[in-house]
Amino acid sequence: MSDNALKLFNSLNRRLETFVPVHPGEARVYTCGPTVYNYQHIGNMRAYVFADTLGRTLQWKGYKLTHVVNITDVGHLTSDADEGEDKMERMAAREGKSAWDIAKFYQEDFERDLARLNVQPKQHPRATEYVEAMIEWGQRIANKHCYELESGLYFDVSTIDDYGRLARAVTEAQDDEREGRIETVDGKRNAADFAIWRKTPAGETRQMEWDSPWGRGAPGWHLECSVMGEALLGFPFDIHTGGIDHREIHHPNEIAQNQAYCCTNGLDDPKNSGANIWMHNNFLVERSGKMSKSSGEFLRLQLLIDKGYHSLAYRLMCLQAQYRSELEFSWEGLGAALTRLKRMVMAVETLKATTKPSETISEPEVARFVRTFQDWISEDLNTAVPLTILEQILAMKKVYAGERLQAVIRMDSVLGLDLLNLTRADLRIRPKSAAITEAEIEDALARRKEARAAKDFATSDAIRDELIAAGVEVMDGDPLGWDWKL
RNA sequence: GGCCCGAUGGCGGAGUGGUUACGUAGAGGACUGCAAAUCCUCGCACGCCGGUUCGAUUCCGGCUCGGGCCUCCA
Repeated sequence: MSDNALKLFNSLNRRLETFVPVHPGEARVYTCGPTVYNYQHIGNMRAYVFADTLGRTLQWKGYKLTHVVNITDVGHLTSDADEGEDKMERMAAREGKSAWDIAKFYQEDFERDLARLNVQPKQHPRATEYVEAMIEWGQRIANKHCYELESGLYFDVSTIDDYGRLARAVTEAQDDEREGRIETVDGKRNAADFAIWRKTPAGETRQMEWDSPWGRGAPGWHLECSVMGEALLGFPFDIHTGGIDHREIHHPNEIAQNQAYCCTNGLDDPKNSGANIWMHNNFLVERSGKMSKSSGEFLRLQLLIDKGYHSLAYRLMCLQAQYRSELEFSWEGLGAALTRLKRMVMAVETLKATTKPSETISEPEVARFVRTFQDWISEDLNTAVPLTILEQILAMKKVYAGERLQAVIRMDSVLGLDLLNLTRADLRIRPKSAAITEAEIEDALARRKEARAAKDFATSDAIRDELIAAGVEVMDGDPLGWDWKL
């Protein structure tokens, strides 16, 4: 294990904390996963790139990692906190499929995107597999912390002393004058109270519903993370991550449930939040406004690929910024990341062609780079500076090749850019809009080669102009020969 | 109304009490028939006004502007 400590920003106290594992030598991480009622947009994916980088860093530090990313295949509502249609059911109705099919389809799409971003495999428990456990959980906390209404079982947030600590929210218990904008459900004791169980309205039937002590219905969506986190990682586990929007509602509610659960069982300190460190990544933003699935068209990874951008260019784009900063998305920015990635990959290919990685790193100059890399990563996962260190390693010419390659291997194990396997050719992605085929390009290039050999530059330049017009860039001095012009 | 962020070169984005990363774009050079790709080199910025300080982009206060959350959302 490395000698320099890993410092992480804990949203609970808004401070940098030194990571100390609950179980020596182990790291257990829970990441709030997607609701699989639709495609994920690239902003969603930033959260998983971040979580993956965290996981990789923990492994680099020598911890045995257990990482859970849940799949929410039931439970979210479309509108306000306690009423309205279920997202799954609505999408099922719209697409004429069953809710179960919808969930399966979008989970698979999500996992495909994770793989494209070189996110390491993780455990993906589905909420529907834990409904029984959720009911048990509800039963344990019901007496002391919940009350039943016509619409379901609700959690009374006033039964928790420091509800909303994570969000730094002012609850109505502290401020009755608050201008609450949460839709009121008749009978709710506090505006912030949330559903543990949602009863199916009388006379209706849902595709996804279960029997419970509070009637037939479905679990509230905050419950699943508490239950799966406890079931798979045990309380307390080390780190809980999610998007920054979860810091205000979902995670405070999850924490309240955890505290209620631990308290009821007398197992642990009532202040127990379930996880020691809560981390939140900031949003990917776009000039035209926040990314939103409700806006109809939204940016997804497949669209980037269709336009000719390799998915790992997006990962690199994420890595160029600190996870707690908002990141501005633009096609220009994505293009910049792609160009950068191409140059890095070419440099690694050259290195691989000339040497094999050394077993150890002993050259002081190389070792210093690796150490500096680790120092920056250890400071709350700063990946922007480490990228530049990696590039400095690549730019060192003709010395310590084997050790530099070893350094690249180690650094990329954290960055996850797949630099050792990726080739420059892999990064040449055919845009969907391209009107010319690869065979036609090769043919044109062959004709051009002939013309050049005959010193018929008028013809060769004319062919090149045609290719440029077709969106193809000719690169004579490059082993690849040509690339798509984006 | 409440809570909370941010403001760095054309764009993106680190970081720092004193010499201001880096990427990309741009400029120059090498290479090329010419380009492109690649490599090398170089310019270009710290919102405004005060304060603290020998010295502030960095710390403090105010202002302006922008953004987020409080409602499903990574």
